[in-house]
Amino acid sequence: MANIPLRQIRAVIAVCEEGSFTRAAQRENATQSGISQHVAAVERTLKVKLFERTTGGITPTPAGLRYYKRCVEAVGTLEHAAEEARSFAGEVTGDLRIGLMPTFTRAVLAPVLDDFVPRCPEVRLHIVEGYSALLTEMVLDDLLDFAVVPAFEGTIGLKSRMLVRDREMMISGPRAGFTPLAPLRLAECPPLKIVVPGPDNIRRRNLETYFQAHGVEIAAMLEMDAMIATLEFVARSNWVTILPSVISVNDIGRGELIVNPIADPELHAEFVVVQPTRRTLSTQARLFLQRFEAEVAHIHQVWNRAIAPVRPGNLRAANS
Amino acid sequence: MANIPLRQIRAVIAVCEEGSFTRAAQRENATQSGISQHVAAVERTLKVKLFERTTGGITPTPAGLRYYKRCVEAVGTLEHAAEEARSFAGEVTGDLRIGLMPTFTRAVLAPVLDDFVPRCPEVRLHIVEGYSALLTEMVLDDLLDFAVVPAFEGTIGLKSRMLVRDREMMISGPRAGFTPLAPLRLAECPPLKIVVPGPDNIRRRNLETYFQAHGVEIAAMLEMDAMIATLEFVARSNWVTILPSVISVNDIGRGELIVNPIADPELHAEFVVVQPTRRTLSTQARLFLQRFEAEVAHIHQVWNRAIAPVRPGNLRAANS
DNA sequence: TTCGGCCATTAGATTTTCTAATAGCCCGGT
DNA sequence: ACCGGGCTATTAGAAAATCTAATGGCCGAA
Repeated sequence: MANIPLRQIRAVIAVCEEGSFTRAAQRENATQSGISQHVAAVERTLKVKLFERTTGGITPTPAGLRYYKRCVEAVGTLEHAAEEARSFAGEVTGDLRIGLMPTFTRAVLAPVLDDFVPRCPEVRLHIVEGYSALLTEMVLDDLLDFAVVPAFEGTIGLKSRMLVRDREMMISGPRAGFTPLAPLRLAECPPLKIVVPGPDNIRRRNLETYFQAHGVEIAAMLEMDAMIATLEFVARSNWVTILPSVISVNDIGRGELIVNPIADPELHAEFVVVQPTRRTLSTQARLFLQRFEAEVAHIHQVWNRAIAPVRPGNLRAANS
Repeated sequence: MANIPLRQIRAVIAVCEEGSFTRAAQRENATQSGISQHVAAVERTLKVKLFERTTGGITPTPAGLRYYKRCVEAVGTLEHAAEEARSFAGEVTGDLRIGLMPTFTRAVLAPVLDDFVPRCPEVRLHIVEGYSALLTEMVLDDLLDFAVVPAFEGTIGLKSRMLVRDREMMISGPRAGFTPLAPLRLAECPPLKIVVPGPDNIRRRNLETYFQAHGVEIAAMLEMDAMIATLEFVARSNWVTILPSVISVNDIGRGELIVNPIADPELHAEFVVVQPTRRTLSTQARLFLQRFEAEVAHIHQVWNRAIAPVRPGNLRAANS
């Protein structure tokens, strides 16, 4: 039975994920020749070729890919073992580096922290606000333990799981003329002047798909990846924007911004937790996400109470 | 994130399973002080106490037990990773050390080998025939990859899974006077002179429980843990014995031994695969067991065809 | 009180791991 | 055709880690 040191296994994982011995060496704070020797040792022990060497780097063989996946699983189990041992020993300590989009920092984060911080006083929180592309890159570079970003098709080196499915709302100011809280059928609205996220934002693609598929007329479009500025601008103009419900729960019933659920059909945004493949979520991360999901569920309940039920035939453009 | 070498993890597993640094050292071909240092290093890295030290050895803490279980899981995954990599690379090689009771070597093993050996020519088979206590001990001592033994309540250091559930048959010679293949209600038989296994055999306990619970009269009892001798003796006397159906499939329709299914109620024996906790079954082991289960199922089909169906009211002691 | 059996610690030998240096190969650009 | 860049493979030697031998301390049994 092969007895391969974890150091060698980590080298194999790094090579698989980086696609090159040289880049794996950089990531592992080792030298290219050290990594080469580790991988060669594993291949010698297993008597299996894990990588095809090419001039541009390496390509994992089918056996190599299978080995990589099992190794990642095992390393994850060991990290989980360490976290559990600490948790079982009665303490949750360490760093927690979280990436959140403005979607969540505006109305979800504060109540979550109100609860989390007293429960885990030994945890050192580091929260980065940013957009999904930046946050995803930081997770890949191991600068964040995890981030919550719009669901996407995944990438090697990252794993993700569904966290939030949220209803999209239209946000506007008084000058746009909409009735607060009334569900809106966008296709029946007059041509919209709308602020949307930049082209790198996955939600942008989803919004454009929805507009196209449901005959939503757009009079003008403005790209803005600045949440505060977007809301300020919308409040004082006849432009509108579309944002997830969790961001705008605090605007219900307050005059400056008008919030309308999008209906017939509804539009949803899905968000996932992404983390490096080679990591397992720490105890503190799992506790935080547990509380996060609970807060989102609470916000959904608030919205469900606030929105008037819509019956068939009763729906109309709210400002006709 | 803790980066604990596998060598240290193996030390923790060994200590947990042996209950002592000294015995763990013997098992790992190391010194007691080496093991002590490995465990201390893990505890230092995790900042968690895994073992309480006593003068009689060690006791795992709750955290230690959790850590142990996760580590065993991870090591199993790594072993599985190695096996899968080899399998994926197109070869199944290595040793396969199997423990089987006479229950299985007599009629199950040969057809299984007929199929397995040509399929896995690079596998070096080592088959040990023995009784369950010996085989279980050999598995614990890592002298066998696995054994198939009667189901029992388990022991630390071993894991097991159900493999075979088999109907028990009464075996006798012509002088006992039973009608071949007729289902028997033992309570209605004249007092039996019966050969049973020794007291360490789990099947012995099950048989005695059955006799007691169903009013089976025993005229005389003889202990014998020698399969060939038991069958020879039964064939030439009016004594009977009780054996699983898989052992006696080749006696159907052959004059020397008479086989009767036990009925109303039926009596079954259950057998499990046992293996060391710290091991995962190799690819060749899983292939072998796959074929083994298929052969047992085939034997059950042969028996189902051979036994006349019994309707209510039709059952009687076969030699009345 | 003595002895045996256990774990903890230290010192030094041995082994493993790592880096530096270099070679070889392939590919793209000039 | 030549050269430079980028990659992996290999070797040699330095550095670090691991291991054992020896010894001490503790506890319980005789």
